[in-house]
Amino acid sequence: MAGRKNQNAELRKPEILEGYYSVLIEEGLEGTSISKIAKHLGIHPSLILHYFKNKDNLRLALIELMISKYKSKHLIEFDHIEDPAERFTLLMDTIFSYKWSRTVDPGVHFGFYYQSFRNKNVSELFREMFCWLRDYLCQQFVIYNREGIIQVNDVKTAADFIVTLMEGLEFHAQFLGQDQPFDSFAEKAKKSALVVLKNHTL
Amino acid sequence: MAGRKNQNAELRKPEILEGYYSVLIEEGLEGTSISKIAKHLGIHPSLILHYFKNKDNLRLALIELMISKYKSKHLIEFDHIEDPAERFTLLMDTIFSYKWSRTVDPGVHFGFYYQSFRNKNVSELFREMFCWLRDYLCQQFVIYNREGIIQVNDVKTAADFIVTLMEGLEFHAQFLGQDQPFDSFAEKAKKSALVVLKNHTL
DNA sequence: GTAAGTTAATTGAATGGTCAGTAAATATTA
DNA sequence: TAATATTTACTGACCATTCAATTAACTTAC
Repeated sequence: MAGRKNQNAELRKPEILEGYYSVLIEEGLEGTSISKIAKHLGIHPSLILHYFKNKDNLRLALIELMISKYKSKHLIEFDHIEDPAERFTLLMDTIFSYKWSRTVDPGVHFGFYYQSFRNKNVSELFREMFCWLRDYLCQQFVIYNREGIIQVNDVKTAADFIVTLMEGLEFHAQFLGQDQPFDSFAEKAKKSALVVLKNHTL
Repeated sequence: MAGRKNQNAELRKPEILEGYYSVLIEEGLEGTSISKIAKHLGIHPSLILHYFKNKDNLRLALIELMISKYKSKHLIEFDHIEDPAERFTLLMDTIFSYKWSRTVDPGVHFGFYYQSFRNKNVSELFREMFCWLRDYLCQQFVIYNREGIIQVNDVKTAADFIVTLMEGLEFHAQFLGQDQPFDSFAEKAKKSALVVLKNHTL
């Protein structure tokens, strides 16, 4: 080993999570081990366990990091847009955009999705994330409803519908989106969503 | 070992796949090994490799079996319904039903979804399955359009939209459907889909 | 119709590899 | 000196896969 760094926890932990994320993208869930992450980072495997105690903690830490990125990356922009109509348009444009769908590497995203079926902690984190997004939309939809920008009877169901469609888009991109770019179909899905939101359908 | 069965490939292979499926449900993708499947079936691990050569073949065989179940289980019913309007209603009811969503154990379903990101063969099988469903819907939508049951401009996009929404429902059930039964939200999603299909939206 | 020959089903035992995790030793910093 | 960072060396478990041996069932010939 060239040089020993002797950093502290504050610096090492995120560095390890970054490495974990990279290896995850390259090797997938099953191909990722503590040894491989260590090799990727040029450190000893035991050091990872020193900081995260076990693999499950490591995984949860990464998921928490991903979710915080997911939360912060896009939505902050919306708060300082005064005009509700303008904010609504941007919100919908964002949610149905390619950039939004790639906030986290889709392979990694799906991998953790899958693990949520067997790992209660993972499942809870994802549930919180989706509820957070749903509730944000809810709260916004109340405003848009009041302003006459949309017409929905049940804001919670409407928000659920948008999230559902948004997640379905990931599937579409993976399996049915071969012959057209993501944005092309996403735009049509968005238009359909708008029809539903403006029709007292939900 | 109690009794040796001495069956032949015709009987053994599906038996092994059934065992594989069971272990997969109980233990998940990462917890499933050839040894465990063998133990579950009361046979020797080598026998599994004798029939399927390696683990990847085993996996592909199971996926193919699942897909054929998926294809055959529901859609056959539709063909002998003469009245298009009646067939359309039943088709939509089926696609947005709990029963349909549970054709395959959702944990296993998601697991293979995930693997499609890294395994070209898996990805191709899933793509074929979704395209098959999409194309079936396409072909039906042409008829319904002609009969005035729906009003869509682009049947392919409309079919894509329905599949997208259908897949999104799986997510919803997993993460946002805690406080209501599947059918409750699925019904609302279906109503929204109907609005889109009857509005020249797509 | 029974013995020999052939094939397929099944097991046994072993291989090399990787895995997560532990406990203790060494190095660095403050 | 005390605390933290990092490495070393090791464990036991499990993994997919291989190869050779064994057993049962079927085929053919006499």
